Amino acid sequence: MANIHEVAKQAGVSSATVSRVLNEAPTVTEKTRQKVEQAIKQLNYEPSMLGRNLRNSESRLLLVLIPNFSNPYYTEIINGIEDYSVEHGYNILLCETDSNPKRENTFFNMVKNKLADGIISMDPTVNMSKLQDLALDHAIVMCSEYDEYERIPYVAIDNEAAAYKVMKHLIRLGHDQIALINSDEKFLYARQRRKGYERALEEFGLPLRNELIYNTQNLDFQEGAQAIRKFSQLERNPTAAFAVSDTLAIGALKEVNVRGLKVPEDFALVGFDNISFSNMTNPTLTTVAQPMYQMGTTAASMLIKQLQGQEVDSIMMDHELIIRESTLN
Amino acid sequence: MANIHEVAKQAGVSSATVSRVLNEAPTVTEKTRQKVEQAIKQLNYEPSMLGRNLRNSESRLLLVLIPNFSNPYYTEIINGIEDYSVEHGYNILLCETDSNPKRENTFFNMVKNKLADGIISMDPTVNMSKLQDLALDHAIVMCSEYDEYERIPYVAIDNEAAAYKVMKHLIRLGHDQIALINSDEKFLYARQRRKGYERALEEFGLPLRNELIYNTQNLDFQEGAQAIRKFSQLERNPTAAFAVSDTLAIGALKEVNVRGLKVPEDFALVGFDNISFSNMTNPTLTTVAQPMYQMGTTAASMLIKQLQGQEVDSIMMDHELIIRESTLN
DNA sequence: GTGAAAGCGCTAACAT
DNA sequence: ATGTTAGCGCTTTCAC
Repeated sequence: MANIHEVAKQAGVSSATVSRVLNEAPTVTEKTRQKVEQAIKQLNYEPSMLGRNLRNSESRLLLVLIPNFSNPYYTEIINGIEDYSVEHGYNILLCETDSNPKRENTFFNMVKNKLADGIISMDPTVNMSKLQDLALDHAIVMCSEYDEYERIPYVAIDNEAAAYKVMKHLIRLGHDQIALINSDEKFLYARQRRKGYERALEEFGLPLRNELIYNTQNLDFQEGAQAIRKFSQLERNPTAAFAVSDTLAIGALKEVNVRGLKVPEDFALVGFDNISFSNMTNPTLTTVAQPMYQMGTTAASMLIKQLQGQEVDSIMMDHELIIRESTLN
Repeated sequence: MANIHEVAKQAGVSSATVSRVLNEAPTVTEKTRQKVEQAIKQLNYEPSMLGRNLRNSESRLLLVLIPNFSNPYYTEIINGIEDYSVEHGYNILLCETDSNPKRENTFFNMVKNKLADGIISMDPTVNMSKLQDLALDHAIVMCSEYDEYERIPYVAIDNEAAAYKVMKHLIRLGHDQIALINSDEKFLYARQRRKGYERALEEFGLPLRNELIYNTQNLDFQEGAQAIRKFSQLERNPTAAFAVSDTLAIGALKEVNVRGLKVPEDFALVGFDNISFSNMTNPTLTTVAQPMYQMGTTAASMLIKQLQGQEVDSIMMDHELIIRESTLN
C-alpha cells in the first residue's frame, strides 16, 4: 500500500500538498488538486489513519461498554449511538465487559492509550471509581445506569416513576398481592425501581410483604422462572408480578404457563424494556418502553460535545407504559 | 499524559530502555527495570498504542461484520470470537453494516488504513467482489455465509444437510404438505436450505408445490407471520412449516396461535439457529443448532493464523436437530 | 500556492 | 546491558 510520499512523487508535488488535498484545504489550485487526485487513484492510495491519528492525537473511535451482547435491551440504544457517531465522523467499538474487571481495564486502557477518544458506559457493573478517575481527563458519558453522585454526565429515565406507574396500573386492575422480580440491588436502577414499587404500595395503602420480592443473580430467562417457583411455595400467592426486565418477565411467563395458570386471568405480568420479543409472547407482554434509539443518539451527542470541549448536562428521558395482553382485564 | 521520553528522563535511562522494559525484553538488568517501573508508576504513564501501532504497522484490532445487532443469532458466535481474540491479544470491533454499502466501505477502509488488521465477515449481504479484492492483501475470514467459489476461507455448516434433516423429521411425523419459509434466495444459505428441502421431498416421493415456498425480505417476526397468512389463502393448506430462522418461526408461531390453530396438533413448526428465545415460546420450538461459540473461536483462530502468515483451510462444522414441543407427535 | 522540515510516541538496528 | 538514531505516515508551521 502506497504512502503519502509516493503519491507526492507520482504527482510531482510535496507530501504537504497531498495532505492538503486530502484534508480539503482551500489553498490548493484546482490544477494541483487534479494531479494529486489522479496520482491517488493510480496508486490506489488510502491514507493511514494510524499516522493521521498519531499526529492529531485522536482516534475518532468511541468505546461503548455493555455487560454482554446477549441482552436485546441494548440493541436499539446502540443503533442510536452508532448512527449519530458515524454521522459525526466517529466509529464505535462495542465492548463486552462480561462484568469482568480485567476486561474492563483493557477498555479503559484503550482510552488512556489514545486508541479511543471516549466512552459511553451502559454497564451497571462498571467500576465507578475507576471510571471517575478516567473522567478526570477523558470524555465519558453514562447511559441508563449512572453515577448517583452525578460526577459523570448521563442519559437515563426516571426508574422510580416508571416502577410506580407500573404498580399503579396493576393496583387499579384490582391486584393487591403484587410480586416484584428485581435484579441485584447493587444496581442503581434496581434500587430505584424497588423504591417506586414500595412507594406505590404505601400510597395505595397496601402492605409490603418482603417474601413477594425476589432478587435475581442476572437477567436470564431462568431467573424469571425461578422467581415464580419461589412464589408458588408461599401460603398466600401473588396474583401479579412486576419484573424489572422483559427477559425475566418472559421466563416468568413460561413458568406460569407450565403451571397451568392463565395470563392475565389468573396472573398478571409486567416487564420492562419493550424488547422486540415482548410483543411475540403468548400472551403479549405489558412493559415499559424507553426511547432507546433517542437515548443512544443523545448519549453520543453528549460524548462528542465533551470531546469538543463543551460542558454537558445529564438528561432524563421520558418513558411509557405499554399495555398489552398480559395485563388486560 | 506522560510519554516514553519523560519516563526515560525520570528514570535516568534512554527511551529505548523504557521500551525494552515495556516489551519485557530479557536483556534488562533487574535494577534498571525497577528504576523504570518506578518512574512509570510515578508519572502514571500508559504507553500509546497509536505510536506503537504505527511503528509496528499493526493495530491488533479485528473487525467483525454483521448485518445488524438485533439478530440474536450472532451473539454466541461473537462471544466465541471475542474470547479467542482477547486471549490472543486482539480486540474486536463489532461492525454493523445495515446492509449499507457505504457503511461497509467505512469498515473496509479501516483495514486498508491500518486501523484494523483483519475482518471476520458474517454479513450475507457483503459485497463479495470487494471483499475478495481486500482479501488479496489482508486477512479475511467468513463465518456462516461464505464465498461459493471458496476464495476466502470460511467456517460454516452444511445447510443443505441440515434442511434435509429437518424435512425428514417432519415427513416421518406424517406430514406431506410442508411449507418452506425461506429468506431471500440471493443468500447462499437460503439456496442451500431450499436445496435440502427439495431433495427431501424428492427422495420421499412428495410433490414440490411452489405455492408452499414463501420468500421473505428479511428475518423479522412480521415476515414469519406474513408467510402464515399467505399460506392460509391456499386451497390446500400446509400442515407444517420449516422456517430458515427462529425469528421467522416465532413470528409464524404467533400468527398460527392467533388463528386458533394448535401447535403441534394442527400445525408443526421448525426453526433454525436455536436462539435462546426458541426455548421460551409456547410451545417450545424445534430448531437446528449450530455450534455457535465454537464457530466463533474457530473463525477467530483462522483469522489470527492468517495474520501470522499461515495458510488456512475452510472448515465445516456439525449441526444438530433439537426436537421440542412444536413437532411432538 | 507550495515545499522543507519538524515532530506526534514508539521500536529496532546498530553501536558501544 | 544500554544508548543513539532513524523512521513508521501523517499534518502543520514557517519560508519562499
